[in-house]
Amino acid sequence: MGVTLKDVAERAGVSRSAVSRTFTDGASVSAKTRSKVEKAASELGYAPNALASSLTTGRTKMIGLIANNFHNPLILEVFDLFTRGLQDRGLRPLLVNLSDATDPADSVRMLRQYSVDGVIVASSTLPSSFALAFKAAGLPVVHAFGRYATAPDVHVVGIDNVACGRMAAEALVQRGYGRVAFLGGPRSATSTQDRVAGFLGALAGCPEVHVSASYASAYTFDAGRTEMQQLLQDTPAEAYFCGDDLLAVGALSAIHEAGLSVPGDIGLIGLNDMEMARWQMIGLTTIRQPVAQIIDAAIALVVSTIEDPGRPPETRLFPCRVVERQTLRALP
Amino acid sequence: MGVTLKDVAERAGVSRSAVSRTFTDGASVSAKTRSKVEKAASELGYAPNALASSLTTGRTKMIGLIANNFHNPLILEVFDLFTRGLQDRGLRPLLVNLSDATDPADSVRMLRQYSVDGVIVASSTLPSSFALAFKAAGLPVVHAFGRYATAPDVHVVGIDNVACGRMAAEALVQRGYGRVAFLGGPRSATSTQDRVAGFLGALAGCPEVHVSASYASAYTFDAGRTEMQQLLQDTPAEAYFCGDDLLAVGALSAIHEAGLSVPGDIGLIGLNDMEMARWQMIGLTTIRQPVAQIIDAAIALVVSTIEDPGRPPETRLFPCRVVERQTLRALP
DNA sequence: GGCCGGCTTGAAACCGCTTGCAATGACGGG
DNA sequence: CCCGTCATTGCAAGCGGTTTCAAGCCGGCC
Repeated sequence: MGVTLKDVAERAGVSRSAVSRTFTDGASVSAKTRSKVEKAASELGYAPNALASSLTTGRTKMIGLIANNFHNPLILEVFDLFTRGLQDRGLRPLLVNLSDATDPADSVRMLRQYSVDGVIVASSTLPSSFALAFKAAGLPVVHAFGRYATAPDVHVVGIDNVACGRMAAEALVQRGYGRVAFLGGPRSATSTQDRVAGFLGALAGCPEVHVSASYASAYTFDAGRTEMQQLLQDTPAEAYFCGDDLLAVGALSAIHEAGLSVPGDIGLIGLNDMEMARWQMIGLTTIRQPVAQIIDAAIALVVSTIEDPGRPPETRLFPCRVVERQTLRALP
Repeated sequence: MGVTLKDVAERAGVSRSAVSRTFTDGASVSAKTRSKVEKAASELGYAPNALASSLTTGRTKMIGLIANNFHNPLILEVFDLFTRGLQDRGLRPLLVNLSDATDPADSVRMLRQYSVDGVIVASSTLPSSFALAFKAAGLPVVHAFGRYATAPDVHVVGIDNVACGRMAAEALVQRGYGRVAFLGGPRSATSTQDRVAGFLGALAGCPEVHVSASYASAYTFDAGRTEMQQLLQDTPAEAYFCGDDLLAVGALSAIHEAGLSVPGDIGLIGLNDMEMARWQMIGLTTIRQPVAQIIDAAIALVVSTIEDPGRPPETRLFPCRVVERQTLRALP
């Protein structure tokens, strides 16, 4: 069940080198040998062993794809785009799930053992130290959805979370909300930190707006719901900027359950524009991340870093925009 | 940037074989050499090249994971469980996205080139010919969420879709619905065919119940919504069994938009119990697939088939159950 | 006709690791 | 004290490819 180079060579009556050459482009083979080899190969159903060739070429064409929250619907889009994008370039994704807090060092070792050509970390909650560990191991790495840095240590592709916070603040102010709040994910996530910073920063110039902040324990529906239930015990704000659509939907649920209406009693704006946000019974006003662009850039960046390992770390940020639906009151 | 067996051997002052043996368990090495080798290895930061060893052992410990609908939230659960399950057994998933109808032969070739040890096809919409192609290529393969067969050609793990159709029918009859209908996914999917067969079959014995069927163009929110909008033009049934939760949510949306209520005017029961089904603003009554069990069994099956390639094809089905929420009227 | 240069080709070394085999050495029993 | 046994070890031959190198071949030119 394994037809090899040698088999093809024998059947075609040529040397193994000849066969190898007809399958590596840019190598010098005469049309005649090539056709002999191709005939033999197709008769035998030969396909070169990619792993064996990786031994000498040093390229496996495999890219490690690392994610840690498999429960956020956004990751669906991410996986779809990543796998397709990689496949289009003849690369294969080796998937790593960091859900259960495994030791980062383990995954680094594992990916080195499998000699992936590069690594893409797709997470807005992992610290940058994580991507750095790959870089330290000599692997080209891109942190997608990572934190912006003026002097980055590794490639970062994503959005400007501070600007998103500002954008949310503006959206709320423009609609005349006077008491607003941030409802974020875990404080430890850089995305949370940046979003709240942008949000508060933008509102620092509006003394007439009252602002507060609280944090859910995770980027999940339940956490968002629980947190909003808490908030409803007290005097809630007029509108909330939720650090993630899942949180927003959880909050929405809590508000409905409390017999209040959105946006009548409370306004809500999320972040991500996950697929479900447009479902009519949700109709979440949110800030859209340009996922496709981010992923495309991440792949492009990892590929060019594989080709030129010396390439200095780079940050690529893509603009977000507010998607207006039905959880904020209309603009005046 | 690649420390090899040889480097470790030299530093430890032993032969390459000795080093190799200390890293393969079950090999005979004295405690003394072992410790020398381990010391040298850790000093050098050595990790054996899994791909190189696969050349001689014939095992890569990589499993191909094939999916074709990256937009159904259920796949999130599937990916999470699969990656974790594989990681727990020291295996790695090589992900293949079949979204864009690529030639099956291509993926077979690709997975053979990468010498995966086995393949898991996770899809309820792919024809079984697909899994068969892998088998024909000599690869151990399990079709998860595939169609039940008494004399299967490949391993199948999943649910009894016919029984699910029956279960849905019973749920509707028990609640006294007199005009019911099936709202399925694409006719070409075996899962659709089986579900409708079970549904209609169960109702064949109830002449007092009026039953009909229609099919959405895909397993998506939009398709479900569009199909329900069509149905609402005419006289809709009292309750629908939707072949997938996504369809059900789309239908739910269409019904709301038409100013009707669920379950007041129309009842809805879905299938899958995707994560969003329990969101309060959806509250979908549905039939739950035991995804975790299915995936666990799929992994177990592929692993044992790798160990014993002669193992005859097997079918493992797991029972589903109705999850009662708020889209069907209460039991009398 | 002879010579030069370029395109093809095969032999052989190597990529990093495993493993069969034979040699070595330690150890216990007779 | 000698010998057989057995665990340990190193050598060397692969695993399935790629690639360097030198040799072979061809046509074209003088």
